[in-house]
Amino acid sequence: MEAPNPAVPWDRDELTVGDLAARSGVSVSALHFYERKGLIASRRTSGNQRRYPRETLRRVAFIRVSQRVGIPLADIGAALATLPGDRTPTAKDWRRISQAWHDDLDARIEQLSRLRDHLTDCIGCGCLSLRRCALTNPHDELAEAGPGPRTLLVEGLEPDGA
Amino acid sequence: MEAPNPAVPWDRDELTVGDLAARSGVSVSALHFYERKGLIASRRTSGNQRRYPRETLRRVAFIRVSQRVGIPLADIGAALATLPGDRTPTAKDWRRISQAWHDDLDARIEQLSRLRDHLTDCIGCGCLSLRRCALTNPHDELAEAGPGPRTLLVEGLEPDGA
DNA sequence: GGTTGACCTCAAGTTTGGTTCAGGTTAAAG
DNA sequence: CTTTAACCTGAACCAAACTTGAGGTCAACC
Repeated sequence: MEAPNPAVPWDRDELTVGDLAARSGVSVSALHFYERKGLIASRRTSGNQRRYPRETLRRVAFIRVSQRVGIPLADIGAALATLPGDRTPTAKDWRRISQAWHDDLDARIEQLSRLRDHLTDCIGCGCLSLRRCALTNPHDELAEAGPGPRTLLVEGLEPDGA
Repeated sequence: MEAPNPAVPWDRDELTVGDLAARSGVSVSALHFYERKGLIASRRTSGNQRRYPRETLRRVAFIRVSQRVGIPLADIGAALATLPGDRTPTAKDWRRISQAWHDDLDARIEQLSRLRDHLTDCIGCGCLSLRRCALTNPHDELAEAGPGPRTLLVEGLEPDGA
Protein backbone atom coordinates (compact mmCIF):
# COMPACT_ATOMS: atom_id res chain seq x y z
CA MET A 1 0.00 0.00 0.00
CA GLU A 2 3.04 2.18 -0.19
CA ALA A 3 3.48 1.51 -3.88
CA PRO A 4 3.93 4.49 -6.20
CA ASN A 5 0.61 6.24 -6.55
CA PRO A 6 0.44 8.48 -9.58
CA ALA A 7 -2.37 10.46 -8.00
CA VAL A 8 -0.02 11.90 -5.42
CA PRO A 9 2.13 14.60 -7.00
CA TRP A 10 5.43 13.63 -5.38
CA ASP A 11 5.21 10.16 -6.76
CA ARG A 12 5.15 11.37 -10.33
CA ASP A 13 8.52 11.79 -11.88
CA GLU A 14 7.75 15.13 -13.40
CA LEU A 15 6.53 18.24 -11.67
CA THR A 16 4.21 20.95 -12.91
CA VAL A 17 5.24 24.52 -12.29
CA GLY A 18 2.72 24.65 -9.46
CA ASP A 19 4.17 21.54 -7.83
CA LEU A 20 7.63 22.99 -8.11
CA ALA A 21 6.47 26.28 -6.65
CA ALA A 22 4.72 24.60 -3.74
CA ARG A 23 7.65 22.37 -2.93
CA SER A 24 10.42 24.89 -3.38
CA GLY A 25 8.66 27.83 -1.79
CA VAL A 26 9.36 29.92 -4.86
CA SER A 27 6.49 31.64 -6.68
CA VAL A 28 5.38 30.49 -10.10
CA SER A 29 6.29 33.87 -11.56
CA ALA A 30 9.79 33.57 -10.17
CA LEU A 31 10.13 30.10 -11.69
CA HIS A 32 9.06 31.46 -15.07
CA PHE A 33 11.59 34.18 -14.59
CA TYR A 34 14.38 31.72 -13.78
CA GLU A 35 13.48 29.76 -16.85
CA ARG A 36 13.62 32.83 -19.07
CA LYS A 37 17.05 33.49 -17.62
CA GLY A 38 18.15 29.94 -18.36
CA LEU A 39 18.66 28.83 -14.76
CA ILE A 40 16.16 26.01 -15.05
CA ALA A 41 14.61 24.24 -18.03
CA SER A 42 11.42 22.34 -18.72
CA ARG A 43 9.91 20.13 -21.33
CA ARG A 44 6.48 21.08 -22.67
CA THR A 45 3.42 18.88 -22.81
CA SER A 46 1.26 18.71 -25.93
CA GLY A 47 -0.81 21.47 -24.33
CA ASN A 48 2.28 23.68 -23.91
CA GLN A 49 2.53 23.28 -20.17
CA ARG A 50 5.84 23.02 -18.40
CA ARG A 51 7.06 19.78 -16.87
CA TYR A 52 10.18 19.75 -14.75
CA PRO A 53 12.35 16.77 -13.88
CA ARG A 54 12.57 16.17 -10.12
CA GLU A 55 16.17 17.23 -10.24
CA THR A 56 14.97 20.79 -10.81
CA LEU A 57 13.93 20.88 -7.18
CA ARG A 58 17.55 20.73 -6.20
CA ARG A 59 18.52 23.35 -8.73
CA VAL A 60 15.94 25.71 -7.32
CA ALA A 61 17.13 25.03 -3.78
CA PHE A 62 20.65 25.80 -4.92
CA ILE A 63 19.48 29.04 -6.53
CA ARG A 64 17.75 30.24 -3.35
CA VAL A 65 20.62 29.31 -1.11
CA SER A 66 23.04 31.07 -3.41
CA GLN A 67 20.91 34.19 -3.46
CA ARG A 68 20.78 34.07 0.30
CA VAL A 69 24.54 34.15 0.29
CA GLY A 70 24.41 37.23 -1.89
CA ILE A 71 25.29 35.86 -5.31
CA PRO A 72 23.58 37.57 -8.26
CA LEU A 73 21.37 35.41 -10.47
CA ALA A 74 23.67 35.83 -13.44
CA ASP A 75 26.55 34.28 -11.51
CA ILE A 76 24.34 31.50 -10.24
CA GLY A 77 23.29 30.82 -13.82
CA ALA A 78 26.89 30.71 -14.95
CA ALA A 79 27.69 28.22 -12.21
CA LEU A 80 24.69 26.05 -13.05
CA ALA A 81 25.75 26.08 -16.69
CA THR A 82 28.90 24.21 -15.73
CA LEU A 83 26.88 21.25 -14.47
CA PRO A 84 26.88 18.26 -16.84
CA GLY A 85 24.03 18.32 -19.31
CA ASP A 86 24.08 14.63 -20.09
CA ARG A 87 23.49 13.23 -16.63
CA THR A 88 22.03 14.11 -13.26
CA PRO A 89 24.55 16.09 -11.24
CA THR A 90 26.20 14.18 -8.44
CA ALA A 91 27.21 15.21 -4.97
CA LYS A 92 30.65 15.87 -6.35
CA ASP A 93 29.27 18.26 -8.95
CA TRP A 94 27.39 20.24 -6.33
CA ARG A 95 30.41 20.28 -4.06
CA ARG A 96 32.53 21.70 -6.83
CA ILE A 97 30.22 24.52 -7.74
CA SER A 98 29.52 25.44 -4.15
CA GLN A 99 33.22 25.66 -3.39
CA ALA A 100 33.35 28.91 -5.30
CA TRP A 101 30.59 30.33 -3.11
CA HIS A 102 32.48 29.29 -0.03
CA ASP A 103 35.61 31.07 -1.16
CA ASP A 104 33.59 34.10 -2.13
CA LEU A 105 31.97 34.18 1.29
CA ASP A 106 35.32 33.90 2.98
CA ALA A 107 36.57 36.88 1.05
CA ARG A 108 33.48 38.94 1.74
CA ILE A 109 33.56 38.16 5.42
CA GLU A 110 37.18 39.20 5.52
CA GLN A 111 36.46 42.43 3.78
CA LEU A 112 33.51 43.30 5.95
CA SER A 113 35.56 42.62 9.04
CA ARG A 114 38.24 44.99 7.87
CA LEU A 115 35.63 47.56 7.01
CA ARG A 116 34.11 47.25 10.45
CA ASP A 117 37.43 47.77 12.17
CA HIS A 118 38.26 50.77 10.04
CA LEU A 119 34.85 52.20 10.74
CA THR A 120 35.77 52.55 14.37
CA ASP A 121 39.06 54.19 13.49
CA CYS A 122 37.80 56.51 10.82
CA ILE A 123 34.21 57.50 11.13
CA GLY A 124 34.28 56.81 14.81
CA CYS A 125 36.96 59.42 15.35
CA GLY A 126 35.14 61.90 13.17
CA CYS A 127 38.08 62.51 10.89
CA LEU A 128 36.98 60.72 7.75
CA SER A 129 39.93 62.30 6.07
CA LEU A 130 39.77 61.82 2.37
CA ARG A 131 43.52 61.84 2.22
CA ARG A 132 44.45 59.59 5.08
CA CYS A 133 41.52 57.34 5.78
CA ALA A 134 41.83 53.74 4.70
CA LEU A 135 38.09 53.50 4.29
CA THR A 136 37.93 56.07 1.57
CA ASN A 137 40.97 54.68 -0.15
CA PRO A 138 40.23 51.41 -1.89
CA HIS A 139 43.78 50.98 -3.13
CA ASP A 140 45.59 49.42 -0.22
CA GLU A 141 44.26 46.60 1.86
CA LEU A 142 40.59 47.12 1.15
CA ALA A 143 39.70 44.90 -1.74
CA GLU A 144 38.62 46.37 -5.04
CA ALA A 145 36.50 43.32 -5.76
CA GLY A 146 33.15 43.07 -4.09
CA PRO A 147 29.68 44.44 -4.48
CA GLY A 148 30.41 47.98 -3.37
CA PRO A 149 30.57 51.10 -5.49
CA ARG A 150 33.03 50.74 -8.35
CA THR A 151 35.54 53.37 -7.35
CA LEU A 152 35.52 55.47 -4.29
CA LEU A 153 38.14 58.11 -4.53
CA VAL A 154 40.86 58.40 -7.04
CA GLU A 155 42.82 61.16 -5.43
CA GLY A 156 41.33 63.39 -2.85
CA LEU A 157 43.25 66.07 -1.02
CA GLU A 158 42.12 67.35 2.29
CA PRO A 159 44.38 70.19 3.33
CA ASP A 160 42.58 71.06 6.54
CA GLY A 161 40.26 69.66 9.09
CA ALA A 162 37.04 71.34 7.97
CA MET B 1 53.24 83.46 0.40
CA GLU B 2 51.14 80.69 1.86
CA ALA B 3 48.26 83.01 2.53
CA PRO B 4 44.78 81.94 1.40
CA ASN B 5 44.51 82.32 -2.33
CA PRO B 6 40.94 82.56 -3.58
CA ALA B 7 42.01 81.45 -7.02
CA VAL B 8 42.76 77.96 -5.78
CA PRO B 9 39.50 76.01 -5.31
CA TRP B 10 40.36 74.35 -2.01
CA ASP B 11 41.05 77.68 -0.39
CA ARG B 12 37.54 78.93 -1.02
CA ASP B 13 35.08 78.07 1.67
CA GLU B 14 32.40 76.94 -0.71
CA LEU B 15 32.61 74.29 -3.37
CA THR B 16 30.92 74.09 -6.74
CA VAL B 17 29.35 70.79 -7.67
CA GLY B 18 32.31 70.15 -9.94
CA ASP B 19 34.78 70.77 -7.13
CA LEU B 20 32.86 68.45 -4.86
CA ALA B 21 32.74 65.78 -7.54
CA ALA B 22 36.45 66.03 -8.23
CA ARG B 23 37.40 65.93 -4.57
CA SER B 24 34.98 63.23 -3.46
CA GLY B 25 35.30 60.98 -6.48
CA VAL B 26 31.54 60.99 -6.92
CA SER B 27 30.01 62.02 -10.23
CA VAL B 28 28.12 65.26 -10.59
CA SER B 29 24.97 63.37 -11.50
CA ALA B 30 25.25 61.31 -8.34
CA LEU B 31 25.64 64.47 -6.27
CA HIS B 32 22.52 65.92 -7.85
CA PHE B 33 20.82 62.67 -7.04
CA TYR B 34 21.94 62.76 -3.40
CA GLU B 35 20.67 66.28 -3.15
CA ARG B 36 17.27 65.35 -4.56
CA LYS B 37 17.15 62.61 -1.97
CA GLY B 38 18.00 65.04 0.78
CA LEU B 39 21.36 63.54 1.74
CA ILE B 40 23.22 66.75 1.02
CA ALA B 41 22.11 70.35 0.62
CA SER B 42 23.40 73.43 -1.17
CA ARG B 43 22.81 77.10 -1.34
CA ARG B 44 22.24 78.66 -4.77
CA THR B 45 24.11 81.56 -6.30
CA SER B 46 22.28 84.38 -8.06
CA GLY B 47 22.80 82.41 -11.23
CA ASN B 48 21.12 79.31 -9.70
CA GLN B 49 24.32 77.33 -9.31
CA ARG B 50 24.95 75.10 -6.32
CA ARG B 51 27.46 75.99 -3.65
CA TYR B 52 28.32 73.48 -0.96
CA PRO B 53 29.90 74.16 2.42
CA ARG B 54 33.21 72.32 2.90
CA GLU B 55 31.53 70.14 5.46
CA THR B 56 29.64 68.48 2.62
CA LEU B 57 32.86 66.77 1.66
CA ARG B 58 32.68 64.79 4.86
CA ARG B 59 29.04 64.00 4.38
CA VAL B 60 29.77 62.61 0.94
CA ALA B 61 32.66 60.58 2.29
CA PHE B 62 30.35 59.21 4.93
CA ILE B 63 27.77 58.33 2.30
CA ARG B 64 30.27 56.40 0.19
CA VAL B 65 31.75 54.58 3.12
CA SER B 66 28.30 53.63 4.32
CA GLN B 67 27.34 52.34 0.91
CA ARG B 68 30.53 50.36 0.84
CA VAL B 69 29.41 48.72 4.02
CA GLY B 70 26.14 47.83 2.36
CA ILE B 71 23.75 50.37 3.83
CA PRO B 72 20.96 51.57 1.50
CA LEU B 73 20.85 55.27 0.69
CA ALA B 74 17.53 55.70 2.46
CA ASP B 75 19.05 54.49 5.72
CA ILE B 76 22.09 56.67 5.24
CA GLY B 77 19.80 59.62 4.68
CA ALA B 78 17.90 58.83 7.85
CA ALA B 79 21.13 58.69 9.81
CA LEU B 80 22.38 61.96 8.33
CA ALA B 81 19.07 63.57 9.23
CA THR B 82 19.87 63.03 12.90
CA LEU B 83 22.94 65.25 12.68
CA PRO B 84 22.45 68.70 14.19
CA GLY B 85 21.21 71.27 11.69
CA ASP B 86 22.37 74.29 13.60
CA ARG B 87 26.08 73.56 13.82
CA THR B 88 28.86 71.64 12.14
CA PRO B 89 28.80 68.01 13.29
CA THR B 90 31.52 67.07 15.73
CA ALA B 91 33.58 63.94 16.08
CA LYS B 92 31.10 62.81 18.68
CA ASP B 93 28.20 63.17 16.24
CA TRP B 94 29.94 61.08 13.63
CA ARG B 95 30.90 58.48 16.20
CA ARG B 96 27.32 58.15 17.27
CA ILE B 97 25.86 57.67 13.84
CA SER B 98 28.55 55.25 12.80
CA GLN B 99 27.97 53.08 15.85
CA ALA B 100 24.80 51.76 14.27
CA TRP B 101 26.74 50.71 11.19
CA HIS B 102 29.23 48.91 13.35
CA ASP B 103 26.53 46.88 15.05
CA ASP B 104 24.88 46.16 11.73
CA LEU B 105 28.17 44.96 10.30
CA ASP B 106 28.76 42.71 13.28
CA ALA B 107 25.39 41.08 12.74
CA ARG B 108 25.91 40.65 9.03
CA ILE B 109 29.34 39.17 9.48
CA GLU B 110 27.91 36.71 11.98
CA GLN B 111 25.17 35.68 9.61
CA LEU B 112 27.48 35.26 6.66
CA SER B 113 29.78 33.12 8.75
CA ARG B 114 26.95 30.82 9.70
CA LEU B 115 25.83 30.68 6.11
CA ARG B 116 29.33 29.75 5.00
CA ASP B 117 29.58 26.94 7.50
CA HIS B 118 26.21 25.55 6.50
CA LEU B 119 27.21 25.74 2.89
CA THR B 120 29.89 23.19 3.51
CA ASP B 121 27.47 20.94 5.32
CA CYS B 122 24.58 21.21 2.92
CA ILE B 123 25.53 22.02 -0.61
CA GLY B 124 28.96 20.58 -0.13
CA CYS B 125 27.55 17.17 0.60
CA GLY B 126 25.24 17.34 -2.36
CA CYS B 127 22.14 16.67 -0.36
CA LEU B 128 20.53 20.10 -0.28
CA SER B 129 17.54 18.44 1.24
CA LEU B 130 14.62 20.78 1.39
CA ARG B 131 13.38 19.03 4.47
CA ARG B 132 16.50 18.70 6.53
CA CYS B 133 18.89 21.38 5.41
CA ALA B 134 19.37 24.32 7.72
CA LEU B 135 20.22 26.52 4.77
CA THR B 136 16.86 26.15 3.18
CA ASN B 137 15.08 26.53 6.46
CA PRO B 138 15.21 30.10 7.71
CA HIS B 139 13.32 29.35 10.89
CA ASP B 140 16.01 28.18 13.26
CA GLU B 141 19.34 29.83 13.74
CA LEU B 142 19.56 31.55 10.37
CA ALA B 143 18.34 35.06 10.86
CA GLU B 144 15.20 36.27 9.17
CA ALA B 145 16.53 39.79 9.16
CA GLY B 146 19.04 40.73 6.52
CA PRO B 147 19.17 41.54 2.87
CA GLY B 148 18.37 38.06 1.56
CA PRO B 149 15.19 36.89 -0.11
CA ARG B 150 12.19 37.45 2.14
CA THR B 151 11.10 33.88 2.69
CA LEU B 152 12.81 30.80 1.49
CA LEU B 153 10.72 27.78 2.16
CA VAL B 154 7.65 27.52 4.24
CA GLU B 155 7.34 23.80 4.28
CA GLY B 156 9.02 21.60 1.77
CA LEU B 157 8.89 17.85 1.82
CA GLU B 158 11.47 15.75 0.15
CA PRO B 159 10.44 12.14 0.37
CA ASP B 160 13.32 10.72 -1.61
CA GLY B 161 16.83 11.46 -2.68
CA ALA B 162 16.16 12.39 -6.29
C1' DG C 1 32.04 90.23 -26.89
C1' DG C 2 32.46 85.77 -28.35
C1' DT C 3 33.74 81.12 -27.56
C1' DT C 4 34.14 77.41 -24.40
C1' DG C 5 33.42 74.74 -20.46
C1' DA C 6 30.75 74.15 -16.42
C1' DC C 7 26.36 74.48 -14.85
C1' DC C 8 21.00 74.07 -14.82
C1' DT C 9 16.34 71.14 -15.23
C1' DC C 10 13.55 67.47 -16.55
C1' DA C 11 12.67 63.16 -18.71
C1' DA C 12 13.85 58.84 -19.95
C1' DG C 13 16.85 54.81 -19.85
C1' DT C 14 19.63 51.01 -17.21
C1' DT C 15 20.10 46.81 -14.20
C1' DT C 16 18.42 43.27 -10.91
C1' DG C 17 14.86 40.36 -9.40
C1' DG C 18 11.04 39.85 -9.63
C1' DT C 19 5.24 40.82 -9.31
C1' DT C 20 0.86 41.91 -11.36
C1' DC C 21 -2.43 42.10 -14.92
C1' DA C 22 -5.00 41.07 -19.11
C1' DG C 23 -6.61 37.95 -22.17
C1' DG C 24 -6.74 33.36 -23.50
C1' DT C 25 -5.93 27.86 -23.11
C1' DT C 26 -5.71 23.38 -20.76
C1' DA C 27 -6.81 19.82 -17.69
C1' DA C 28 -9.04 17.62 -14.05
C1' DA C 29 -13.16 16.93 -11.28
C1' DG C 30 -18.07 16.37 -10.92
C1' DC D 1 -20.19 18.09 -20.72
C1' DT D 2 -19.52 21.84 -17.91
C1' DT D 3 -17.14 24.21 -14.59
C1' DT D 4 -13.19 25.58 -12.29
C1' DA D 5 -8.43 25.62 -11.07
C1' DA D 6 -4.14 25.79 -13.00
C1' DC D 7 -1.64 26.98 -16.80
C1' DC D 8 0.09 30.01 -20.91
C1' DT D 9 2.17 34.66 -23.00
C1' DG D 10 3.39 39.35 -23.11
C1' DA D 11 3.47 43.77 -21.30
C1' DA D 12 3.57 46.78 -17.63
C1' DC D 13 5.08 47.95 -13.21
C1' DC D 14 8.12 48.22 -8.70
C1' DA D 15 12.39 49.75 -6.04
C1' DA D 16 17.26 51.25 -5.83
C1' DA D 17 20.85 54.00 -7.47
C1' DC D 18 22.21 56.12 -10.82
C1' DT D 19 23.44 57.65 -15.92
C1' DT D 20 22.40 59.77 -20.24
C1' DG D 21 20.44 63.09 -23.22
C1' DA D 22 18.10 67.21 -24.72
C1' DG D 23 17.75 71.86 -24.56
C1' DG D 24 19.13 75.93 -22.39
C1' DT D 25 22.00 79.27 -19.06
C1' DC D 26 26.17 81.05 -16.82
C1' DA D 27 30.81 82.49 -16.28
C1' DA D 28 35.52 82.96 -17.23
C1' DC D 29 39.12 83.75 -20.46
C1' DC D 30 41.25 86.12 -24.45
